Amino acid sequence: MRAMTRYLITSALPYINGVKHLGNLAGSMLPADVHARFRRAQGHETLAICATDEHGTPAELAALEAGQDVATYCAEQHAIQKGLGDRFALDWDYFGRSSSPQNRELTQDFARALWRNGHLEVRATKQAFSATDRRFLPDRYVIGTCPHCGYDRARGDQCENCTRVLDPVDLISPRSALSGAADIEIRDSAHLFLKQSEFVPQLRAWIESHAGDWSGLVYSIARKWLEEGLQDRGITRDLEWGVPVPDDIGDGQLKGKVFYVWFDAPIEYIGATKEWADARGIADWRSWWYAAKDVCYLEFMAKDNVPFHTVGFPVTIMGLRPQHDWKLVDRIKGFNWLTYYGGKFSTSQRRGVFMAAALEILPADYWRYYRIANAPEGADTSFTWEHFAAVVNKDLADVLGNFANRVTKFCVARFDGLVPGEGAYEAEERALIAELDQRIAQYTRHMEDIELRKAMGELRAIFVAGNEYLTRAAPWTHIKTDRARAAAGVRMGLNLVHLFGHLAWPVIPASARVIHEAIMPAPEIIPWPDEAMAEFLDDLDPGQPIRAPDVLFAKIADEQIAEWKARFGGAED
RNA sequence: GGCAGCGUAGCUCAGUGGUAGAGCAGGGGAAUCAUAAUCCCUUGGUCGGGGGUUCAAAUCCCUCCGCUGCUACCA
Repeated sequence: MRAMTRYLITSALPYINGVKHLGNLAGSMLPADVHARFRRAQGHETLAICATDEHGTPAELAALEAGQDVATYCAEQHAIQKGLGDRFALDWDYFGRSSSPQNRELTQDFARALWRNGHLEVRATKQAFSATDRRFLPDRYVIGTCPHCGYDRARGDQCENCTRVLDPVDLISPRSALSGAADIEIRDSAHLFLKQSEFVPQLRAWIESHAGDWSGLVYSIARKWLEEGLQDRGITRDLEWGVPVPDDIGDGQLKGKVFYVWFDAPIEYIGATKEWADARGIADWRSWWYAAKDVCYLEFMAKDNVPFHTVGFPVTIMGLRPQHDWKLVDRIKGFNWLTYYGGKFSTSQRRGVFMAAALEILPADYWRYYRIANAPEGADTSFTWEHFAAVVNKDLADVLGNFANRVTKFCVARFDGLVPGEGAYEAEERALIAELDQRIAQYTRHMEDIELRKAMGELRAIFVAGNEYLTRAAPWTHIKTDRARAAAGVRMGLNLVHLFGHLAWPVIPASARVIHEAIMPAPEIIPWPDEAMAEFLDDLDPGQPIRAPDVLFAKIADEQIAEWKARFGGAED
């Protein structure tokens, strides 16, 4: 067998501070899972990695609010997010933690190597310190009066009123956003900077080499950062919770500081791979990342993460060369925002639908299909209950579910639930086979290209082709006069149900399994059909028993929509 | 302010130079196996406004308007 490409797939790390909403799911975790399942179904060796991003100020504050120490808080939240991922059938090979010992070691090693290569520099900075809160405050946690427009609740990084970029030092009467205390001191603090500016030429060459294979969104964001002049970035912070800066970097000036979350979080993609290997006793994890010429590495993320994955992390990797050959990303799939009735999903305001609540309402596959079929690929996309219900009812319940139902029930009623062997495929069947060969090739291409909306459009068209065929074949009519002809139609119908189970598996794995098992037991990974349809659709053995599954997708009623809108808030704005 | 994305049928969106498209919703019909589910036909748009280039513009250029986001210490 020829050496196949291996697929390394990462999704942007969900932050630790609470249950994620549908936007987080739609923008990275879910599409990554669908693609990983697709590649596995094709028989490719695939490694899907995700983790919780646990460091940074918001984690410390969330723990404080929860009355827990930050380690306990993170451990708890990690378990919650892992559980929700499992229930959404996000089948990562490993769901790690950026606070793991593996990531700590890698992050420190990477930093040491960057330091040795002269890409890091210690610089004196001024940081806001709140005596009352007894901690350094990130810029945005210092609020005060904007020196430009006089807005009295301007944040230290930017004034929301006049949109000017600020420095906490600029604020008039600064105070802590946490306690409101005005005892803010500006203290000197040495920090480590990554000299990104030195990497502009090679970064530009690398980014431009991907002009053809990154989406316009990702490419233009990456270019923008280059064009605006890449600045060196501080990669350490004055916090308790994080990866400590090793003593051998910076001559002891960085004692007690930790790395900035955006330095260690991407490294956790590698760290989680090591966690996976350690947990499973796998020896060669490095071959996925190091000198990995046979690996195609894909990253999934929403647009806010793009700069860190097209600039920050690549500079880190480049800075380790030539001594080390860690893998740079090959392909980045970026998504726009999912909005809730046109407004922002908001964790703090509890606006929108969150993963745990979504599962209380409906099974994961409903959400998975809807979110992939309406992925925010080209533009921000609005979630509405009305649209969700319309799509689920039509595509899943009517077009797919009802098809499986009508075929299997008719077989049970008229052919004793056994695949009928009489009759032969004729012109009608040959036309269907030709159409499906084409459509499946197209569907496969869209999945390979990660054009999710187009892929789902094609998948739906395949389901529709089944319904169209059945109408033309009309076994319920022929059964009265020509049993053999009816039998051929039912046999084709059952083969189509079997096919649909295969094609739908990456998107709606649980339902696809039920569909598949109506016809025959399903393997763990339901393989992508790679044979010609003439063979695949003539595969079932005559006489083989099938069964009619229960209703696959219950329809969403208007009363439910009303109830959910009331519960979650809806079109009030 | 700067930058980016978006603006196409009632809704959600394809379409990046060659006679405006899909799905849903709406209208008409067929069928009765099925979750009243399916299938066929069909109504519907001065492609955000204005100007320009071109034999030809939704598509390229200029300008204006609107929405959303980013702007490097939230992640």
